[in-house]
Amino acid sequence: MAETRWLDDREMRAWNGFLAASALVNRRLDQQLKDDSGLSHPQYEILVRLAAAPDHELRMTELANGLINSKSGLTYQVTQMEKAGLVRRRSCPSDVRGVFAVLTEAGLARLEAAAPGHVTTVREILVDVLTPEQLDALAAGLGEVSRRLREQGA
Amino acid sequence: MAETRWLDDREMRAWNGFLAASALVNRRLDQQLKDDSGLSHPQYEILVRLAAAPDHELRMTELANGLINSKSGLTYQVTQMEKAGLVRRRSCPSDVRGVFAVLTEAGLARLEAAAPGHVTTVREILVDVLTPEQLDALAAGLGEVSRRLREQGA
DNA sequence: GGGTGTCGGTTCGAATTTGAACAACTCCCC
DNA sequence: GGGGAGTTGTTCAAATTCGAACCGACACCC
Repeated sequence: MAETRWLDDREMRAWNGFLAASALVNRRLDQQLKDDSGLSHPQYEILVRLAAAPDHELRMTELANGLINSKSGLTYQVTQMEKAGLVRRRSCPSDVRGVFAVLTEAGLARLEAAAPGHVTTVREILVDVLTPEQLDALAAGLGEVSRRLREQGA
Repeated sequence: MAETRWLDDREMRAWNGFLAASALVNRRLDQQLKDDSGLSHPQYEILVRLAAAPDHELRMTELANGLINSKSGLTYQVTQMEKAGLVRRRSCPSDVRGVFAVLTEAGLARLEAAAPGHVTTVREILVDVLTPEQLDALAAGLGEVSRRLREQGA
């Protein structure tokens, strides 16, 4: 096949920065959430997406597609959160197979309690560290990256 | 306490883009590596770092600090890779407690076989998707983010 | 020398994640 | 109606992850 096009210096720095930041940010976030609110990062994401959804409910599949988990991983997390009373399952009337995950009062309360600390951390470790130009470059560049991966992966 | 400074639109887009890209890129990478070379992403990272080190060996602690794993996670991975013959342990002469992980011939060969496919994927999903300006913004911005997390975490 | 504190790595158990296999169901086209 | 074919969500076993506890050295200080 064609010669491999190795990464030059600039590309290498960007790639390494991305990889390192990705790992470190995720770790830090997980820790802050767990310490302050007893939620894992995946669980927090689920709460956010449910809270943003109409009627505070989403189909399992939609929730899984968001990202993060495989289907089975989602099943597991929702089960955990159901035990904790943050979420409730409701079967879909029009399709017997379908299952909605519904945010409970307690779930919403838990999210609202966790959000301020979470946002503060996000600013601290990433948003407030970047210049406005860098923020825009991230939004545009990584947005495009995600878009491609999403449709390609489908 | 002070009011929470929520994220505005621009900040939100950057943050979401980062989170999504982080998750999707990692997933994709892991999959490509596993399919093409039977290596997990953590294992690949370990090989890369050992190959770059003088004498192809590093102390366990240094390897763990790089990033990625907790100490125990590293122990696990090195054990796996040792079974697979990619790496070998050598105890440190000057400090009985210390352990070096040493890259083997087979390990190096495995890395060299995996590298081209890996780099190609990295280009495909990230590097070649970004403009040169975005690459520089990523390198600078996320580099700074990582640096802070590293020293702060220490 | 004899504490005392810290370091480097491993071990342990518990939690989480994944992919593959599965069962139940919907859809579509004949 | 009657098959496939594709979906949906769960279950299962296996792999991986983490943190806390641990053990054996080092280091230092008196």
